[in-house]
Amino acid sequence: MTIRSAALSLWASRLELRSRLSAQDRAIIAALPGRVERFGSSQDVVALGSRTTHSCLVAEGLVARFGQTESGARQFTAFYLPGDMGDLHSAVLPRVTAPLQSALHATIVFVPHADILNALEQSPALARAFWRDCVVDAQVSSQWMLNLGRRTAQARVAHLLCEMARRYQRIGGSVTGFPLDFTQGHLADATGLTNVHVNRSLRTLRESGAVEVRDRRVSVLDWALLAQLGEFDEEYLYLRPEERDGNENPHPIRAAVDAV
Amino acid sequence: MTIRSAALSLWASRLELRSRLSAQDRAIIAALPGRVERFGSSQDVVALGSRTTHSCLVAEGLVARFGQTESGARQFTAFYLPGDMGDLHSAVLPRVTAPLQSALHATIVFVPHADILNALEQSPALARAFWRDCVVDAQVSSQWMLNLGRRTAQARVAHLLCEMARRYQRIGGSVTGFPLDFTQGHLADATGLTNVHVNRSLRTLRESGAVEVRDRRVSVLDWALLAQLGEFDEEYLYLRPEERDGNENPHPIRAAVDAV
DNA sequence: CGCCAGATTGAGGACGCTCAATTCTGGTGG
DNA sequence: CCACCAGAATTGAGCGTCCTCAATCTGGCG
Repeated sequence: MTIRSAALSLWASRLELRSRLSAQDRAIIAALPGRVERFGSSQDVVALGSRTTHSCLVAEGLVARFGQTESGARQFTAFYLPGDMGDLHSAVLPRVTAPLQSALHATIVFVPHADILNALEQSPALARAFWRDCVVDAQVSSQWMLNLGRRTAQARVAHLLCEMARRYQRIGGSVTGFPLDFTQGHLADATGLTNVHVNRSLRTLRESGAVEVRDRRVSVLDWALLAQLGEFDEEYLYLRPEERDGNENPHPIRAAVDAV
Repeated sequence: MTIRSAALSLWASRLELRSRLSAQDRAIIAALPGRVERFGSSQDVVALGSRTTHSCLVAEGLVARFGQTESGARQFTAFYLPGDMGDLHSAVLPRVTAPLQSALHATIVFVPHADILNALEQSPALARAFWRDCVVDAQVSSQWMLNLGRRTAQARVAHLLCEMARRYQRIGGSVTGFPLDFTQGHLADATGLTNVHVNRSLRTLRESGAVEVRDRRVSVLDWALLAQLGEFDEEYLYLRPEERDGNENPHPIRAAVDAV
């Protein structure tokens, strides 16, 4: 199993959380070509201002999207784990408004837009699945905004850790322990805090017995407590496959009411 | 011209900023059915937890998407002006993760998902345009996150005002003066501040001679200054139609380099 | 005229920031 | 094996932005 096919397979499983794919759809995805590239610490994966011709699928490590103020302060706007297609949207809107950077290390599969566009022309179901994939990312963004604008430092950190826990769980991790391939500084840039204050928030969380972060790993000691401190409700992550067909089968009562 | 067709026309012109539409595509959009409904102050347009069967197109007024903490604090995550389809994405992902509410007043055209889905099945170009529309909203979200996480109160307010100015300009407003159909409290919930502090930030902005907000209207006195104070770079809004075909015509040099 | 929502202003407090020093860790070369 | 180093984590002290609470003012409306 090559790195490329492993990453594509992870991504396909992500798509299948929200869309039913035929065997042929899966075959199309598995056949997507891609150039593999490795990145070290804080390297540009997709630079600002460029116009891309490839979308980047994370195979290993962690990639972050970010924006920067004029004074240089950085704000992460999304994290991409293995199996996430960081800028699938660039296939339809190739101008780069927000750059992508590796955290500590990452392996990326660059998939040509031409092949992605070709895939969605072959299969309307895939086109739908791709769109949905972008929509889910947007809903995650909404939660991040709530986090940034209206939660205390401790809650922000706790919420982000909960999100990462669930997302790592999907790709084979455990909720009680998962890798955290970035520094407290990265955590700060994701939560709109400073590294110093993230450190203090983590200490508070540790002392409350909810979670422990050491050696690039997160150990969740009390999931219920952590989720409560972070006000975490995972609905927005759409990780429950049983609901993926809601669209094709609207709620009968609701539909009846609407028909009036 | 009915309210419905006026709103659909505004929306079509928004789509055409980023996608080339055929006469037939435009006809499909113009023919979309929709139930018109009026909303007063702070009313639910789309409630949390529901499963929608319609997407809502703003015809008049202002609609906001938001999230809430357990303590009840509210954070707006997007504003929708006339001509914006607030939850186009719900056509492919109908579960409501973040509710929509009118600000002071709004008129909405509810377009059935069935008709939207039918439209995109008839025209791949429309499918592409719809997807792009969602992607642009996501890029706006990125900027809001940067605003929330890393800018001072004054800059946050200035940035938001700049964004609103440009977006109103697109639909027939003037950059130097446009309506602001919401209170300082709404502005606070969009910038992650309190109404008190928004008031003070607005005062500072007024005293600096950049902008004045009175009687539900914004008067921009010095656009360059306001844009500078808000670190506003409008690239992310994708308001320049001349770039809409970038995807079909990738930059030749870049493409050549990539082919290696 | 009273009422109400919103805007405005004041005073005090707290959360998170800045600056800076120290410790810890893993990796590297002598 | 140890010294050394850079990056990261940790802790302390002081400060500032923004919040909280509260009062006053304004304009629209019944």
